[in-house]
Amino acid sequence: MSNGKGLTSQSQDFSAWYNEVVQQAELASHSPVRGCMVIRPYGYRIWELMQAALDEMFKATGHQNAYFPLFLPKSALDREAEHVEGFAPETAMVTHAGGAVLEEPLVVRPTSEAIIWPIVRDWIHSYRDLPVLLNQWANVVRWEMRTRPFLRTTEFLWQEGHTAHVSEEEAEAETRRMLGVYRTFMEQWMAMPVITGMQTDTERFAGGLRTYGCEALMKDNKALQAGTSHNLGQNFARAFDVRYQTEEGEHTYVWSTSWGVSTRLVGGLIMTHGDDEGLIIPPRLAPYEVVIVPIWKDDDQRATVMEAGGSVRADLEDAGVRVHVDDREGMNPGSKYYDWERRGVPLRLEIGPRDVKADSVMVVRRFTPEGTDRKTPMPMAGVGSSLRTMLDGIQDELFAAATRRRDAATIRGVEDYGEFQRLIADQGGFFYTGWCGEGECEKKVKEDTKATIRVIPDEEFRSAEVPSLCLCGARSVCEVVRARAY
RNA sequence: CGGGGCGUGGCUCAGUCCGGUAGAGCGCUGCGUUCGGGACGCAGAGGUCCCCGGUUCAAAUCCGGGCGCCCCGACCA
Repeated sequence: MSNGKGLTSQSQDFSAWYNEVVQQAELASHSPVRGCMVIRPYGYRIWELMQAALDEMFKATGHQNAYFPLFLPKSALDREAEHVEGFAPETAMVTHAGGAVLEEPLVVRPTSEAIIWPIVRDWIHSYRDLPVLLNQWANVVRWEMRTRPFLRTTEFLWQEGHTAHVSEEEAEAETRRMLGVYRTFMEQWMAMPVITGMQTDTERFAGGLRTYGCEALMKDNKALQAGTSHNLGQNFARAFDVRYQTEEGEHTYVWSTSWGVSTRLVGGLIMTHGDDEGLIIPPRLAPYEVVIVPIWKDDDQRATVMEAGGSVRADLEDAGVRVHVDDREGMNPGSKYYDWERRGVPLRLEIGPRDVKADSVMVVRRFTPEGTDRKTPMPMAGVGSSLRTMLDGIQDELFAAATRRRDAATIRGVEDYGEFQRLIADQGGFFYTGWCGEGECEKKVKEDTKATIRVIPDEEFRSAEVPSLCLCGARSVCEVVRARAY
């Protein structure tokens, strides 16, 4: 990879392919500290576009942004027994500061429940103060054993929603509503199909009541948990004494929720759409939806071509398209083609003297499903709206292709354990099976096959007929989706 | 925390076994020729060889100690 030309193929070594794409597309690089990554401008722009879309959706559902501190007193984290137990192994702690040993160590937030609720409790007095609908964009730290760029890093960026409600029903509705927001975002912006549903007890958020999640299937047929939404019940309200006065004058605990998605989504995006040529970014999240590559031989041609490129750019910008003109000198067009293909830009426009003369541009697609032409000439007039339409089409095609791929790797109704073990080892993918409801059984299957229960699917994803038997042979109580996961 | 690998110019690495003037390719800078799918010529810049100690006339290389990172597994968004 020394010259940046080759890329390990996905079939040869998916993990190597992933690392090389991250590096070559200039999404991120390693930092001096183990497990931490530098998000480079091109990668950060993708995250910014994700943030912008999500933030708008949060605001539209009535949430307000706020910011709570990075540090929390260790004693605060300790307040909720299960919560502290769940996060203790992966917390980083500050014991020294200002040249002295601190009286009380500070925990670097692994999540912010323990700092938010002791503060927000003072904002809540009456049922009239509810619901409280907060969100914060922040970094968190979880000391993980094994890290991978975007998918699992020691420090990562995310948003965490935190809400408080008057009733369990309202909290549950909020939990489900935000799961729906995530699903919409993943499908419509990321073009990444997901299965939503409830997590089993082993995957439940430490200290929460119920956890729901969005599960996506990557191109190597491994599952990725792309977002989670937790109904926390009254556990945190009790731990942090968050109460309100009801209409009837009683004092009672609030019902709270939390929900989050992280920079992990960038990893999901890479592994949902990328191919052996590199990254493929859906238009809605592409830093550049269109890159213009001007072609010239001499200064006269350069001037002509750049002028045409400039007006095409203006036309595209007017049509609301993010566009970039690659006017780098001393690099020939072919090199630029490869460069932008590796970076996943949906459309490339080639504009040379011949095109200017013909009043047209050459449009080249990054993503070409069966039956589509890679290159097509297009009249320069009206190029803005033509390409806007084309980009919208590509967005849909990517989602359709990803959904087809996911469905092709989905197997339903397996009851025989031997067959399951064979299939999961040979091809991976999503397996809809029965489950007896026992944690011990879930654990054994994981030990045998590395496959976990990703989710108890919501009704719309369930099979017409739920298998009557669990893999262990016992009667199943529900259908679950199993997979090997990141 | 186990197992493996690695630390040498911005990047990928050779050189280490067998001590003797620090190298290659790519990238970078300048000039010129190129430019419709990964260009070429000429000139040039760029290094505490991870750190500390030891052996030696002499250490990237040998010895001792340390640190760090990556990859593969057990835990996790």
